[in-house]
Amino acid sequence: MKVSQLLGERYKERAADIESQNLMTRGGYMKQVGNGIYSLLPPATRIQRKIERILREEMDRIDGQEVLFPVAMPASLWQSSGRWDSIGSELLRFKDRSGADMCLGMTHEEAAVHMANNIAGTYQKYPFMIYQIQTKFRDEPRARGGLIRVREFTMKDAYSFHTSQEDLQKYYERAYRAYERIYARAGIPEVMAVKSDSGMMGGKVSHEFMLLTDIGEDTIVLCPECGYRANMEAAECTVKNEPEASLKPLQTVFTGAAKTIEDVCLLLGSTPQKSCKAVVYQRNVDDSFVLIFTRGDVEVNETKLTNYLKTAVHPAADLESAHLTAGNIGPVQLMANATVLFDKSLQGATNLICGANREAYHFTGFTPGRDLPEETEYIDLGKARAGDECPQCHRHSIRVSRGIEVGNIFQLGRRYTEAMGMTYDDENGNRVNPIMGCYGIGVGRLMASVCEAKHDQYGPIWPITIAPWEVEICALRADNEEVKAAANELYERLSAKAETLLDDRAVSAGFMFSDADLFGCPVRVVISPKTLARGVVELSTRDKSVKEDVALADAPRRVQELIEELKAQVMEKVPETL
RNA sequence: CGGGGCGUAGCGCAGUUUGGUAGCGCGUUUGGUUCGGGACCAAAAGGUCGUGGGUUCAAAUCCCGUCGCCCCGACCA
Repeated sequence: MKVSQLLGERYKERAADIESQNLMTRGGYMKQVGNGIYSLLPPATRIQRKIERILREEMDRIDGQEVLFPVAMPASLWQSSGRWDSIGSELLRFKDRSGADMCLGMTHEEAAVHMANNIAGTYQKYPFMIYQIQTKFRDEPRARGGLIRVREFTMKDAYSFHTSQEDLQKYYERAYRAYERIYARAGIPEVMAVKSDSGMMGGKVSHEFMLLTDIGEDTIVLCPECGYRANMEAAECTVKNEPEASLKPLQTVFTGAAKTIEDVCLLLGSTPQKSCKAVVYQRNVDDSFVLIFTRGDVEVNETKLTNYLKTAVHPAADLESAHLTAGNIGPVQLMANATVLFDKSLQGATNLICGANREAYHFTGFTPGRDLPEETEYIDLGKARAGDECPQCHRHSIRVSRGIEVGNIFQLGRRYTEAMGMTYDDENGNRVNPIMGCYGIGVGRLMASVCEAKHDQYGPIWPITIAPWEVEICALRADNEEVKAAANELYERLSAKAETLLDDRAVSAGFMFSDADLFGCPVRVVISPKTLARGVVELSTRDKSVKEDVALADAPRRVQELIEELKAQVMEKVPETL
């Protein structure tokens, strides 16, 4: 490809909050069409094709069979699993010309079961996995961050079917390994799997593959000592209470206008750790109240709460209708019209400050083990925090980081096959529902994540395996006949061996180099009147690890060598297939 | 869905408070001089001021509606 013919412009200045978005917009990779909707220009399309190729190879390697599900589906398919009603406005619904309800696919469990149903009626067909690479539409309430979070995107989604939990687990391990290979091959081996909450997908075991970066939307809890990793939504809160010998009596104290934990503690010379905090939510379905007591320094993890209640909640709006005194809510002498829950952080705590359920008063000396009924249940509803004890190795080494979810794998179980009546005949002639797993990777998000992880101030540094072109020739002074001829000849020779981009424009060196930085090709060849006078070209890598002069005649061979070296560097980090 | 901001040339923006003939920088085209990290000179092209209505002699500017985009929150396989 010649830059003079390439569609798309590079821009000098463009501001975006996220560096990958900034660089990919400036570099002419993509153009926004609407909120969370993008067109990809040739460079990004080439990257996308290469990522898709890696995905296909790795899915085929674990015995996947590529298929294609529809984008637009009739409501009846989604009604058959119950998700037509359980999923909110994220599912884009519309009517066809006859007035029938339709939707755009945001994930394809239903379509996968529909496809596999009746054609896998005997245990002898199992296990099998089908996958597709296709457009999804999710009507996100808020798209952001360029390709990181969009409404329409290309996704590789895979669905496996099994006759036993053991078989699913075995396959799950293989898929896990395939994912590690995919990220390593895409040039970001640092992606790590974390245990996660499975959300709307249902199922028990699931992992999210995370790229740690400050711009990530997910929060990850990890222990550098033992390797424990979990999504904040799934991470155990491990705060413990030191036993105290002397228990003080429960005592009412006047606290006046002090309402917040901080104010009350300041007033009484205590700390949040020695207090008990009330957090109030309402169930989305009927606005009924849920009251959670935690230790003052522990935050409520809403995902855990939602999972425990099996229904979504929102922070409470109007406390008075639940007979609650905002700022003075406490677990003793409580007359609330609400579900009351106690967080594990209160277990074993002693001599706490808590609300007295009266305007301007609090209690001191609250000891849950003594002052609450014996049958009180303590539930893990708290958020893990940096410095907490690791639930695995028990050192106080927990760290909290931000991350981008670049893929996930779930053990779905029978949720969909049961709901949709998919069965097979087992060895004994019994009709049973198969067990499913599902495995997703967003292609555009992966591309943007690589850019996020691999760039400098001038542009992306694409790994050789997904770079839009492997090598770019910068022909300085392309108006010079000698340069032009030499560059064209080199271009012809290189093109036979590598994906080559030739910048043949008669623009200044700075302009050309800046564009080349934005293209991010791993290998660069500079040819100019100066280099030609010495009979050489300048050869360098985008990551600056190599910079050398090579005789013009040797350039194609040396470029090819460099490309092979760069590929080998990537492949070194790729684990063996399971 | 709640709060805030913004829609003016391909891109980035000024002009709006106080109504009076549409501006700047970058980019683009042409000619010339330069040219190894976003050069310079000269000339030129390019805009229904998001959109609909209203007020007015006169609206980018004031009023009402509407659409779109961005940010914060709610939400999220």
